[in-house]
Amino acid sequence: METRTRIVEAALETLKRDGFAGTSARAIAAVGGLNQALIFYHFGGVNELLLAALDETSDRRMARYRDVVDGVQTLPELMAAAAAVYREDLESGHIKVLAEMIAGASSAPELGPEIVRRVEPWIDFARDAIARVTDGLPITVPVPAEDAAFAIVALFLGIELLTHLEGDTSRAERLFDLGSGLATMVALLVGPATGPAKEVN
Amino acid sequence: METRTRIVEAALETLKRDGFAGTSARAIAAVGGLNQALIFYHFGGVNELLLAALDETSDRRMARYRDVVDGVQTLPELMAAAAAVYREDLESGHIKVLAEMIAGASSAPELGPEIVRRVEPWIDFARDAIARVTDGLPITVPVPAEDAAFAIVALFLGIELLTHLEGDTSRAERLFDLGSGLATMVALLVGPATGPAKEVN
DNA sequence: GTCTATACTTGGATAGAC
DNA sequence: GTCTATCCAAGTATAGAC
Repeated sequence: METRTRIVEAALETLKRDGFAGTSARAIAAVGGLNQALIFYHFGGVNELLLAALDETSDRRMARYRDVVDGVQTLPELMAAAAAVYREDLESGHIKVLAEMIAGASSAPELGPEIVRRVEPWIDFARDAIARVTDGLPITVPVPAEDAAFAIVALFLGIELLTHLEGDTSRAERLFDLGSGLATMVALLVGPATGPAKEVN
Repeated sequence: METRTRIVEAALETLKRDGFAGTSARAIAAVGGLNQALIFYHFGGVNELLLAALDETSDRRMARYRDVVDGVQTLPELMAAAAAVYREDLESGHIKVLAEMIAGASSAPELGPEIVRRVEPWIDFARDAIARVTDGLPITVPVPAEDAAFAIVALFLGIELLTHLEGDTSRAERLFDLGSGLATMVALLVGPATGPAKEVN
């Protein structure tokens, strides 16, 4: 395994375990069994490494989200897909890393714009997915996809913060079950023809 | 102004501006124009001070939320009230402080349980407010107040993270306008008699 | 209760040997 | 490209004068 990769993996691991405030060059090196000087040789500094790590997890998860979500055409399917991938995220720690980086940006303002650039694709992705399934509905949804997408990303970040704080995923799980149930309900009410309610009709 | 109070205010100010990672004893002292040693004399350590600061902002905001929300009986009123107080929060920075403390807890595990104890009252408060207005509706809402409350608190935290990151409150504003509109719609649809739709009926 | 001084630790960063 | 050694800045914490 290449050194650059090992450093990035160690950085991700440290961000997940110790948060932004606990992710020092020395801590990362210890986690990865690496020499601390390598971080500066390969990345120039800790913040640059953290951005590279964010890129890595973001790309990885985005590919996975596309796999799961791109085929989806109905609201209940989208909810089910979102719940499934988010469960993976809680384990993979991707959103934890994102949340820590966003919170940490306050102490290193130069990170702000860089992180913004890495968050926007996620809001765009959510917007497109939402637009796709709501376009399929026989009614006009009174929530612009753009706003719904912002809310969903915010909600995911907040759930991650609370779930990790409480060390308990049960509330998040219940929320996703609830969402799936609601989406199915909505689909049944407004447009059985395009939803999974096809069997019912 | 008493020293303890000045230290707490400086700690809040620093948390808002520089985040958890940037909130050192020295930084707090500089912000408050205080001697750094006073923090240890009065609070024993930085983390203890931060918890005291969280108590302070939490108590202050909780009193305000109670003022605004306790009289509310309908869903649209609750949405309007929530939007109004949350706008204050974005300015007062209360939720910013909370989000930073939660994110920072990963680097100081002993903070975790203490912060949990300070977050729970907010979920309970939201649950009670939601339960009150949904009990007034003529239909049974398919979302347990407990789950809705968890989602709302998570959403607030996430919106704060994104809003502060982007340095732009417009998306949050639009979301609250949207929420108010939706709540009014729901009230009109399911139960004009108990909502502000009284005039319409 | 407050300030100065200081001890000690941790973190970012680099020079230079290998 | 990697490791050792090291410098310097920043952080926590305390002792002791005032």
